[in-house]
Amino acid sequence: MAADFLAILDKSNASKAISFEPGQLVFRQGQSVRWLYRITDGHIRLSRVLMRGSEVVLARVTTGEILAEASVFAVHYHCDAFAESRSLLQRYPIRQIHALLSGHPGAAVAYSAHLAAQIMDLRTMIEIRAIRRADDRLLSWLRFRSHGNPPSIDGQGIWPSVAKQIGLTGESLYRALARLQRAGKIERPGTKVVLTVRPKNTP
Amino acid sequence: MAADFLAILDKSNASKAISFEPGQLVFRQGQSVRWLYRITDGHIRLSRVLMRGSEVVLARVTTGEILAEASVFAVHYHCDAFAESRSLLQRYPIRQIHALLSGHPGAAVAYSAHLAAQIMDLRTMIEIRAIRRADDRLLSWLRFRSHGNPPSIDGQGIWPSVAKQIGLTGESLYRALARLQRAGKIERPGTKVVLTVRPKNTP
DNA sequence: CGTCCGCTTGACTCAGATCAAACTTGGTGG
DNA sequence: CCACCAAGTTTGATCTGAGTCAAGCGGACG
Repeated sequence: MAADFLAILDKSNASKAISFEPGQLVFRQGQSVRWLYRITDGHIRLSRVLMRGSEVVLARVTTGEILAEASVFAVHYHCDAFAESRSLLQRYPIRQIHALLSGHPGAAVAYSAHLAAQIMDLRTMIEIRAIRRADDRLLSWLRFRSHGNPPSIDGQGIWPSVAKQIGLTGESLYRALARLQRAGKIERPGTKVVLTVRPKNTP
Repeated sequence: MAADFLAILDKSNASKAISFEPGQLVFRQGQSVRWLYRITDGHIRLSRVLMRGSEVVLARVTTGEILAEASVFAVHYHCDAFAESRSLLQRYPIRQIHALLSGHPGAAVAYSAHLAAQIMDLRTMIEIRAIRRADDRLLSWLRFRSHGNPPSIDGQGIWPSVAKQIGLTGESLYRALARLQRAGKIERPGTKVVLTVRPKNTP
C-alpha cells in the first residue's frame, strides 16, 4: 500500500531483487543516486556520522517500506544506508521512477502523498527527540512504533540502533527500559516489549 | 521558485492575501485542513507543545516558502502555526491544490520534488539536533541557515525561537553565541551574525 | 512612564554521558 | 563438542554540560 505506485514497475521487469547481509552497506552518502529500493524483508538503517564520530540514525526502515524516496530528485544520496539484519530489497532504476512519475498522472500524486506522510513522521521524530527525560522519550517512541492490541514491538537486537535514533546511549536506553518495566509501563515477555495500556479515566 | 507550481493558481483568482500580527495564530494542530499558505512576507513558526508544557519548534518558515505543504493530503493540521512577526500570507484553498496536482501533470512532480527537499531539510535538522555540545549545535545551525559571502544571518529577535528549534534554552543559546564569538568563530555586527570563514587547509 | 520582552550573566542542580566491568547469546572454526 | 569471539545486555561509579532559578539591563511600545 505504501508502494502502490510501484506496482506498475513490478509488472514490467524493470526491478531486480538483491539481498544484503547484516551490516552490509546499501548506499553511502555522496554516491550518485541510481536506484530506489523497496524492502521486501528485513531492516535498513539510514544514518549519518557527526564530526565527533558518533552516529545519528535518521530512520529505521522495515519490510514493505521504501528507501531513498527523498533522493529521487537528488543527485547524491544524503545519508548512509546499512542493513541491520539479513534483508531482501527490490531495486528500481531511478530513470524508471522518473518515467513513472512523469508519465502516470496518478503516480506523482500518490508519491506526493507518500512523501507528505514521511514529513509528518520526521516531525514526530523531532518531537520525540525533544522530550527531555529518557523514560518519557523512549515511551513515546514505543507508542509511536508499536502496533497491535495491546501495542507491542519486537525488540530483537534493535536497541542499539534505536538508542542512536532517539538520541540516547545504549546504557541509558537499557536503563530507561528497566525503569519503564519497574514502573509497570511496559512488560517484556521474551524479546518483545508490550505496552501496558492505561485503563481509561485513570491519569 | 519554491512555489512554481502555484503560479497557475496565482493567475486565477483562487487565492487571497491575509495578514497576521506577531504572535497571531495561523492554524492549530487538529483543525481540519482547509488552506495551503505561501508566505509573501514575514516569519511563521511551526510548533508543538509537549506534555510537560515546553514548546518544540518544528520549523521556521520565511518569505517565499510554503506553509502546511505536508498537510495537503491530511485531514487535520499536525502542528500549530504562529506568526513570529507581522506577516503577509497568500492563502490557497486545498481543493484548488488538489485539482492542480491531479490536473496538471508537471505540478505533482514539482510538488514531489519540493516535498523531497523538505525531507532532506528535516533530516538535516535531526542531525543538527543530535549534536551534543551547544556550541557545535548552534554553529551547525548557523552554517545551515546563513547565506551570502561571508555567510551571515539577521538575528533580530529570532533567538528565542531558534533555541526552541535546536533544542536549547534561551540562556544556553545566548551563552553559546557568546562563546562562539569569543572563540572567533562568529562576529556580531549590530543584530547580524557573520560566520568567520576558516581559510582553506587550516584545520 | 511603566511594562513587557529580548538579552545577559552568575550559582547551583541533575539527568544522561562516559568509563568500566561482567554476563549472556549466537555464531565460527578447530 | 568445545574454545573462542563479537555483539547485545546489564549494572555500578563518576563526570559534565545544559537546565533551572535568579537577578539585572536596555529598548520598544502602549
